[in-house]
Parts: sequence; structure tokens; C-alpha cells
Amino acid sequence: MSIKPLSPHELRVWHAFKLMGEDVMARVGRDIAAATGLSGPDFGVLSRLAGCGKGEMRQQTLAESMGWDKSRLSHQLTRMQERELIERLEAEKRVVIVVLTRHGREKLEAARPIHAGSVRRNLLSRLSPEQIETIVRVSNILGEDDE
Amino acid sequence: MSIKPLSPHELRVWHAFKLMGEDVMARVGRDIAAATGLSGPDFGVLSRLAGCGKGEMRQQTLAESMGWDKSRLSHQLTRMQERELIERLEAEKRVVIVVLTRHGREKLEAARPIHAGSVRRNLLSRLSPEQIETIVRVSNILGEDDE
DNA sequence: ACACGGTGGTTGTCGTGTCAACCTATCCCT
DNA sequence: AGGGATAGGTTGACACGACAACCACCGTGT
Repeated sequence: MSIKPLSPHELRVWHAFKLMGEDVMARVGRDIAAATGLSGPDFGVLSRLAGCGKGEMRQQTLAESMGWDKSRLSHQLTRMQERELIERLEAEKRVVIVVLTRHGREKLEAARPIHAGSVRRNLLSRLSPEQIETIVRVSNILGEDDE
Repeated sequence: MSIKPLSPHELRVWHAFKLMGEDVMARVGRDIAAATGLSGPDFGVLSRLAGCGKGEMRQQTLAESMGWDKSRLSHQLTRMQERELIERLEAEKRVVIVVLTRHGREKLEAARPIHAGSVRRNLLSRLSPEQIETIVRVSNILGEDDE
């Protein structure tokens, strides 16, 4: 049962789709890194932590809320811990609480306006409201599990 | 001169945008890898090579045509060379020709239908023609250099 | 002749991500 | 009580990508 190869038009769509994500992400990431030394993932973790009241969260909850693999998060946290952006507290056995350090919070606050500016410049301000609307809808569709 | 933080709606758009690219790419990549052992980048390079008639191309041309950094391509080719997917021929001094090997071509042919199926399943068939149209247009807009 | 700049590639280093293996603790079943 | 299964985390190995340094070779200009 042979599958038809992608048509030229389908190929164009595929390449467009690939590019779209990649270079916007790269630009925003570079902006943040250049201004603060934080990487995209660093910023993501810090934001999520700060967004949750006291700036502390169970590691697993954190992983789920970012859609990350536990291993990925563990590696990332180890690196962030070395740079003193976060701390790990072992609450009970098998329960690790991730805590935003003072230094981490400062870095985050410094990065926030850069991030906001970059996202607007590289994404939001370039698109019409209808296009943005479509993006959100499409993202929801594509995020669903396999049918 | 303070910059306003991203509004909740802007944040939702940003997260949607981030997710969209990442997980479609991941799914297609996993499909190809599971079926053929090729990674996404591997497949990209092989396709590009095969798409150019005799399956050989100057390294620099290849880099440009994929929008890659020369260093990135060099690393990638070294890895692919070890797995005998491609060869490097030194034509003249300072000119390296990348050649698709027999084995590389076979792998590519095996991967093509998988790729086509996966792209359709994870992207094309889930969206309406208008949504696809918007994606392409948005990608062109976002791909432009800074204003 | 000689310095200089640009071009084409390679290399090393580091941060990142995925995958599989592993280690404990807990829960559940008989 | 014993024995899986499963949950929460860590670890190691490896692919990937960005960046900067480097090398070798060509031009040019003076």
C-alpha cells in the first residue's frame, strides 16, 4: 500500500511550517540571552515558578505544567542549580520542591521586559489579529493527541 | 522607559506559538527515526541532496540552501559520514563536494513515504485549506529580517 | 614582495534534549 | 508476609546546535 509522495505545494507548506517556529524562537532566545545571560529554557522555568505565588513548586508539577519530560527537567534544574537560579528542597522522601532563589528572581525580573519586547517585535506586532487568532486555534488543534 | 509586560492574552498566543512548532516536529521526527533510524536533520540533508539531480552538491551551497550555519553542517556531515550516508570528496583545494552514497539513497527512499504520511497525519490533514494558507503567509512574514 | 581581508571548512566547547537504565519508596493484591 | 507494579527522580550516553577560534587558500593593493 504505497503512499503518495508530498506534492510541491505540500512540501512548501511543510518547509514554511518548520521555518516559522524555528527562527522566531531563535531570535527571542538570542535577545534574552544577550541581555541577561538566561537561555530560553531558563526563562521558561523561572517564569513558571514565579507565576505560582511563592515561587516554589513540586518538581513533577513543574514538569507537567511545562509539558516536559521528567528527565529533561532534572537536567535543566541541575544546570540552573549550579548557576544558583533555583534550589532543590527535599520535602518528604520522593518529593522535591523547586525554589526560586533571590538571584533567580532578579534575573527573571531583568529578563521580563526584554522578553516582552522581543515577542512583540518578532511575533505579535507583525501579524494581524485574525492571523493571531488562527495561530492559537491551529496550535490547539495540533496539540491534540493522535486521533 | 518601561515596557509593559505581556498581557494574559499575549502570553497565551506566545505559548500556543511555541508549542505548535515543537510537538509537530517532534512527532514527525520520531516517526522517521522509529521506522528508519534517520533523524530529522539526516532526512533533511539527504532530501536536499537527492533533490539536486545527481545527488551531489558543494558543501557551501548545501549549507545556504538549507539556511544552515557552515559549522552546523560540517558537524552534521561528519556524523552522517560515519554512518556512511554520505561521502565528502575534495574536488579542488577549498572545495568539498558532498555525495549521496548508495546506502544513503536507500535510507532516504525508505524514509520518504514515512515522512509524507507523518506530515499529513500530524499537520496537513488536521487543518483547513484556509488555515494552511494562513500558515504559509505567516511564515513568510515572520521569516523576513528585522524591520 | 608582503601584508591584508575574505572565503570555505574544521574543530572544540558548552548548553540542550532524548532515551533507556536505574534506584527508592509506596501501593495493591493474594 | 511476599511480590509486583507504579510513581518520582537521577544518571549516563549520545545527537544536536551555537559560537568562537582556527587554518588554508586565494585575491588585492601598495
